[in-house]
Amino acid sequence: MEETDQAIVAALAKDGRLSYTDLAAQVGLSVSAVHQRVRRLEQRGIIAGYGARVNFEAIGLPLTAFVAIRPFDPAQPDDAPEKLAHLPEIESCYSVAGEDFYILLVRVASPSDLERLLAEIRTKANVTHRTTVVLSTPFEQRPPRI
Amino acid sequence: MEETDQAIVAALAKDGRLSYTDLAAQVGLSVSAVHQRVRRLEQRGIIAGYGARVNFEAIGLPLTAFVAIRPFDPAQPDDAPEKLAHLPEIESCYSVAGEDFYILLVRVASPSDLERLLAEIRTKANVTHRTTVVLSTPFEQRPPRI
DNA sequence: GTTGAAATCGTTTGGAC
DNA sequence: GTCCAAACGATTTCAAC
Repeated sequence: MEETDQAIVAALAKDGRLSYTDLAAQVGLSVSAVHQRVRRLEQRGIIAGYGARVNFEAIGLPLTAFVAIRPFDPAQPDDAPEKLAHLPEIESCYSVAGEDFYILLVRVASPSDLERLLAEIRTKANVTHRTTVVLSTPFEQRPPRI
Repeated sequence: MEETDQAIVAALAKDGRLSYTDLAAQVGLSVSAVHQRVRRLEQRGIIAGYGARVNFEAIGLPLTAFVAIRPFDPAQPDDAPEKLAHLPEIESCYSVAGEDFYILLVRVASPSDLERLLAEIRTKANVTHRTTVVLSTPFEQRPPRI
């Protein structure tokens, strides 16, 4: 990727609501030039979208956990992501190397909600799990240094 | 939090570049009313900011890993987050319950960059680590169901 | 691929309910 | 707290380089 595009992506990763006017000033281009470049970055999927960074405690989801899962029966097909995608509590799903097959990042309102969610994950995806509760988040989702 | 505010946060988590005009239509309010509410949500820290969702492979950071760390000497002060915050490869830092003290989510360009980063984490924070490489990401950073 | 200008549209403010 | 309306600023398009 080109240097100018890198600067654009970095700036929008840090502040997704930057106006094209401000963005143009930051990268030293005209407004229409940055606008065109951003559109291309979006079309090529380099910028996949935009989102508000929300305070999960404030919106009633104060409990975050990592859930490492592996198939109960390793002989069966490994389609956990499709089977779990409909659960909105699962924010992210990573396929990983190692003993576990997937690591899930989940957000729930309470320990009992976590308990219910884990039961659903177990039965829906036919897996065993090892869950690590997050106590606090010193920092999260920092923009990448490109 | 109120129902209308929940709808606003949910909409902006899904699409952080929604115009106030579209947002007002979605939640059934006037433009100035949603505008005022969004400003208050930002001031109260419920909306902490906005960011572009970037394709890390496309921007030259195709390797993601979880790094679980624990102090080499449990008697020493536990200030890993401050000591690691300056490393831009570390996207997120979670304090967790269990054997490990922190779980880090890191993004690097290559295995050798990961090797260098792990060495830095070890020496800077005086910790041992257990690293889990991400093979693929079925889904990530989905907006929360509020 | 970049520019500048023009038309359109959204944002933002202030006052009234 | 919500709404309307007016002034302002940004977005988007287009022709030209």
